[in-house]
Amino acid sequence: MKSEKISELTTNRLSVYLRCLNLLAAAGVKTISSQALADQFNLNSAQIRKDLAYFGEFGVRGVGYFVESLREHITKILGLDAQHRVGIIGAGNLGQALANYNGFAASNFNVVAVFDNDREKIGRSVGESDLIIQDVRKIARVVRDENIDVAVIAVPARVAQRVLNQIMSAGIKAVLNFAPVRLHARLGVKVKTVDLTISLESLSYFLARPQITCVTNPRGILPYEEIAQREEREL
Amino acid sequence: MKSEKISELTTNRLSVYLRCLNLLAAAGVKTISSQALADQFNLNSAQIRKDLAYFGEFGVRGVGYFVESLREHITKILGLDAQHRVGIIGAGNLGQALANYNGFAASNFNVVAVFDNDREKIGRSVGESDLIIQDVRKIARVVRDENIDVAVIAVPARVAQRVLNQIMSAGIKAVLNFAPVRLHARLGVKVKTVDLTISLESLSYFLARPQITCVTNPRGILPYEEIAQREEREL
DNA sequence: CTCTGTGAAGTCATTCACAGCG
DNA sequence: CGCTGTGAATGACTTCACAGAG
Repeated sequence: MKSEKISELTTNRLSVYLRCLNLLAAAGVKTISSQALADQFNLNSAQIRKDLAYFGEFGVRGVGYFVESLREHITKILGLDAQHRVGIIGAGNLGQALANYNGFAASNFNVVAVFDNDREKIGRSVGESDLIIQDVRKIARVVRDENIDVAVIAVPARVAQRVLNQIMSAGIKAVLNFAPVRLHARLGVKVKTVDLTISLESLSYFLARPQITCVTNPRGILPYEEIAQREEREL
Repeated sequence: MKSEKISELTTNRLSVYLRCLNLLAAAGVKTISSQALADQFNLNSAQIRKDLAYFGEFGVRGVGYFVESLREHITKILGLDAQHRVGIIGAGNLGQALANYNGFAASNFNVVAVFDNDREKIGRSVGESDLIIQDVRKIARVVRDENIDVAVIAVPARVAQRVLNQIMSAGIKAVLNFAPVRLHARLGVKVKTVDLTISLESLSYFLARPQITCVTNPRGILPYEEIAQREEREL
């Protein structure tokens, strides 16, 4: 156990490990070695041991890690034992989709408010949920009354910085930003940007290159694992 | 100009530069130095010069870069001069929101098809658009007929790998995945995953330890800067 | 003997610093 | 001069490899 600064790459991997451990626990698996865990996501086992060692000595030599116990440790490390209350700013397509997104709840995040500045939208409910779209000018009060600690920015790029400023004034310290701009945050405020434009353009770059990968794969088809091609009904 | 392998970190930054250059061009700015560009996103100017130098010598010593010319170069490098045709698999909240998302068009991506396996949804249109939700079993034919070259996976995690397998069989080489799982792709297929769970849990980690707020982000996201706190009305 | 925890080595990315062109 | 392009230096992250615990 050390008290260095932890890289975000490490904490991101902890999320991945946790997800896997939850599945293993549900499947009744009791212990798992770093090697077995690493095989699940083609990672190096030393990486996993190092990531975990930043936070304590959770393993047992000769055995591995106890699934249930490690699961609890990582949950606590990531702060997922506490509830988080989320406010979404921007009730456009994306904002409303996120308000109904189930993935939040799985990590103990509850969407408790949705805001917009469009008079047409204010007062309406979000999809089939019982969330009512509120006036964005009331953010500060709602943040206080509802104990919101996480904000999601789902507004057009040109107004995202202004929205962030308001959110920061309201005392919010953690922000998930979907607007494709680099936002300037005050110290002590964490902004995590999900930039779909960059992701798309990265795919475009890939498509624009003649595939070097085929050189290593002369026979054309060589999957990492056998691909079942049966018709699939379920989505 | 070299012909090394280019890191994805570099191409991601090219997207950022391009966005900025588009704004500069619209504002009538003719030239810009790497330093001035770097200031826009608190990056190091040498980084920008290096990123660009991988692809050619675009600058003029003593002057900087010509905005319009550099804009065209990067557009071409990223393959954004060619149209891309996108199919979205999964017409849930997220899939439908993405189908209506304007950000695609800005990068020359056109959403031309949306698929689902739910009989209730098939045949209906997506929001107010003229896209009709199609049966997921027809993916292969639609991909061919519509010349789709990019797929978006917006289905639950447990079926994402099966969907990817179908997509790959249909010959698609570039995939944007929103399901929170690590997918196994065949060689020559690029999968870019946007994992909201990881982003959220990373915020949770941050909130769980206010004392480490000053930790610098490893791979260059934003530092501090004074923030205007004026009340803002507009969203 | 197995598997963790960890220093040391290796790999990759960013920043420095300066020669040299316009 | 000012600013690019780039080798050399630094820093960050990953992997190796092994001592030592169980």
